Amino acid sequence: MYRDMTCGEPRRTDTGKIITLAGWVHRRRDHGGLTFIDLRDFSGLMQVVFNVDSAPDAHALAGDLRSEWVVQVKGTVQERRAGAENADLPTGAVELLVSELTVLNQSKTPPFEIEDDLHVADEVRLRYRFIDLRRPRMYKNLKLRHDVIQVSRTYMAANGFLEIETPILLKSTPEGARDYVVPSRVHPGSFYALPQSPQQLKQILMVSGVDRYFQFAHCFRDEDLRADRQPEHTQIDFEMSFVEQDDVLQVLEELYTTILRETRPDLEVPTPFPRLTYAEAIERFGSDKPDLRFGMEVSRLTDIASGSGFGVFESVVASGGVVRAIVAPGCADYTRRQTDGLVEFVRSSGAQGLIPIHISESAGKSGSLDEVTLDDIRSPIRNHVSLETLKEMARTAGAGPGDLMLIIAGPERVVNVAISNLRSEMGRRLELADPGVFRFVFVVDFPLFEWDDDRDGWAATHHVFSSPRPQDVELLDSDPGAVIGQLYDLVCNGVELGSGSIRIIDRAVQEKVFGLIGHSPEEVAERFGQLLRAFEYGAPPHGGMGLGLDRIVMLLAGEDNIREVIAFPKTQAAVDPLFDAPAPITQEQLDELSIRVVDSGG
RNA sequence: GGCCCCGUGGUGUAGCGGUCCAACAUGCCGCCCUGUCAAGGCGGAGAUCGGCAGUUCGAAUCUGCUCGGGGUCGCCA
Repeated sequence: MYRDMTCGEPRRTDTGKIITLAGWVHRRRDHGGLTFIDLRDFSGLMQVVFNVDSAPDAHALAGDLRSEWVVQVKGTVQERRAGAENADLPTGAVELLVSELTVLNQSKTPPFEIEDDLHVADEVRLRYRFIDLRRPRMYKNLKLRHDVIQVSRTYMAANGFLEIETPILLKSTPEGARDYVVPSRVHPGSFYALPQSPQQLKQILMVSGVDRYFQFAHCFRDEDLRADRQPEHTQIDFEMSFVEQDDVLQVLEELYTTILRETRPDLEVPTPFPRLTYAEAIERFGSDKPDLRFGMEVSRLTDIASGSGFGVFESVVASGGVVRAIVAPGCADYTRRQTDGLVEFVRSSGAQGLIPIHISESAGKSGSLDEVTLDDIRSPIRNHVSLETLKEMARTAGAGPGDLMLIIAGPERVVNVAISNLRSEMGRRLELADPGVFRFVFVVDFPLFEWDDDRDGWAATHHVFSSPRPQDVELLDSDPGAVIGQLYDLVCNGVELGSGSIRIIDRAVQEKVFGLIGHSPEEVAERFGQLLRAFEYGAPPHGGMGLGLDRIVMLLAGEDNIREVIAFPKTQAAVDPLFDAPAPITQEQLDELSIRVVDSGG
């Protein structure tokens, strides 16, 4: 062993011990005859002292040390002089008086410093990820991720779930996301596809009688990246036999409360997790993943707007659009500059624009709208809409004197995206969401199908094996859009953590679903043949869930980007700057795979 | 594919038509220093301003294209 202790371990009780430590030179403070080194490893910092009087050789050598050199030091743990303790360090009561110094490895000057409060471009951090990860904050995130995995595994195993690995090299199921594909050498012209999730595999395992399966599954999707999306991510994936929706939700609630209790006991987690139907979530928050830590619910002004006299509103309503609003409490004094910023914000969310209505605080000392006059209102639509209509809008939205109404008009989907993003943004700006609370919510009763304009047909909201509610099976024939599925999402603080469903095991229902989505029997056989074949041999009722591990760790770590909790993530262009992946392969490799690369002409 | 923001010594920023062969902080190098812990003092090196093409008497600064990074809409069953 190169060491007797880690750098973060020595305490006052170790005083007098002769020990050897090893680590990285974090910082050097050279006072001439006396030199201090902060020695760092994963566990913390230890101050080591080189004194020219007590160890002249070591002291001389210490003068050569530079940041990030790897060294081994032997010496005596001693209490620091009175007044020289460092209360900021766990090891701050002691220091190591060095007798011997060994340089284990030298280091180039690092491209950036090892400190938590860092502002370095992501690309530089990723190119030098090995240095980036030396930052205590990054180590802490890696450790937290480890802890979440351990806690989850322990919980799942204790509850009868069997951890089973499934193939990474599998088959393309050309639906949903784009596949990452891998060419087969043995079968020229054929390709494996990396799984977007182990969906069919875990269902087959249920048919196999496994009863309960789980896995930390790597999932691959060749789609554009976001702050919360990487081309490969990890899911806590599970499936259970002989269960109904409530059984699955109960496991979820227990799993997440356990994770929270074990990893962040300081956080408040209201239980039981409330349930919100999809319809209610959209109506109240414009989103199926609302942050329930604050109110600011979205109201609907469509009816009032239709006869308001304001052309934009009227034409939007006439063309089937909606008008929705939120109220920013106490923001009536927002400047033009501030509201322009909000307009810009909603445009970046896809909306055409944003109509603010300021209701002066000085209006109506009673705090009601009754005494509000036109003079109290500031808005671009002030001169187009009657005072009564403006008041009616305010009343419906729940705005009063001192408040700022923010109104968005347009097609329902566009408005919902923009208004819910705006709600989140205002929540952030006004600091309405308590960061110490994790407010989980189950969003349930999703429609089974949604209309796909591109394909001009129905598409599965979740996936094709998700079951309708028993009472909605008849609607498959008469009104597919009204069919509610046994679909559920777990949402926390505005982040979608995962979704799942009870699966279809009834052959007739399954065929209707395929028919509605427009899959031909040939397509069905090609994509889902293996699962359907399995289902012919006795499939138990079952259901499950896929949960984003990266996202929950991100939330627990207090980060706002999953790259911070993934050891080696990719940039927005799906590049790994450390390995420079992806990269061309050699002609020999291409030949072996029977692949010819066509110059794209770029 | 669309939109927005960013790109200046190693790192992070300032400069936004001439006063900039570019400023500040930090890091780096050298010397001094026995109680520091973001050590301190003194001295020094280091960027032709992402790339290309334009506009202009003159471009880090304006325009176009392009490359890279970030955010987002679409997309992500």
